[in-house]
Amino acid sequence: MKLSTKGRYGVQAMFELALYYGEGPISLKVIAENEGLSEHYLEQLIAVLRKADLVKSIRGAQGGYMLSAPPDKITVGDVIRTLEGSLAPSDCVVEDIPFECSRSGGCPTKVVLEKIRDAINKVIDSITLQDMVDDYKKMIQKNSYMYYI
Amino acid sequence: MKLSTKGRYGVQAMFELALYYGEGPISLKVIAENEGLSEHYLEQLIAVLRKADLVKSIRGAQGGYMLSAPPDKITVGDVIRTLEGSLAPSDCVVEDIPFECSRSGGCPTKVVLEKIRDAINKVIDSITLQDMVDDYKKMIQKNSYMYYI
DNA sequence: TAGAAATCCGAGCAAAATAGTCGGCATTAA
DNA sequence: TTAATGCCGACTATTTTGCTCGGATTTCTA
Repeated sequence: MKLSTKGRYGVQAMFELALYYGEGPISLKVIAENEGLSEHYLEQLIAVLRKADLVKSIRGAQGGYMLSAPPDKITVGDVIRTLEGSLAPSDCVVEDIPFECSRSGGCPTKVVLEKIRDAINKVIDSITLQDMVDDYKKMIQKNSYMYYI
Repeated sequence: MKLSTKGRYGVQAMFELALYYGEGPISLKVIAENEGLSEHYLEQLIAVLRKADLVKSIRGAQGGYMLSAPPDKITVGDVIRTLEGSLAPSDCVVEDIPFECSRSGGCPTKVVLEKIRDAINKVIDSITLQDMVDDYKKMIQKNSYMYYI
């Protein structure tokens, strides 16, 4: 039940964009360096986010990426689902288009899986990028006496 | 973020054992048939559950498996974690022994991952096999007018 | 106008995980 | 004694993951 790196790196990258929201485009190079990720790999992920209209790009020198909406309008769920698809723990409980197993109607395991799915969705849909930025800034202040990477 | 079949089949098998708890050993063949699973594959999974002392086995003809504790003492979390390991969505937030990434202290993504982890754990640790059995029996009654597989 | 800095695009690929299958031995009830 | 059943280890095909690589295109800036 691990999130793949797609989802995790995607959230990390979107957090960076949220941090610099309103300050013009940020290049992939900067994002990758700040978060310690492969630039080439991030490229693939951000292409998906761009097609889903979560980020905008500006080509050419001094170009880069920016959020296409304010950080408080984009949730972690938007990002993760765009990159990983539904977070349903099984195909039989994917929202709207569940793959029907033979005993779909009366399967007690399905009930369990639905509860897991709903719990995950509730969490990721309730956290916005702005929440992450706020948390981060609060933490930096709190720990300003120590050396932070 | 899918549960592998290990976890799902494991829960299905344990549900079967819960359904027949107190009625002597149930053979893998029966479990596999009832749930529509491969008997050989289930064998591997139940071996893990046996080593974790969640089920007991009786060898030889008329042998089989049974829960080693009453269904209300075994949670879905016990079963899934035994078969899949921690349900933390990333290695950096595995309970007790997280794999430390470079920015572990101040990583805002980690906070998100911890919340997902906790939400999942809360759900699976709150559902016992007895709960599944109760749900199932209630549902059968409710739908007794229709033909159920 | 040249060149550097970016994004964009598609192909390829090694390693790991997944989801099993298969064959045979050991045990025990009938 | 035989059939039913659990126990065990090896093997494997397929899919997913997590990238890398090369090059084309766009655009800012000097």
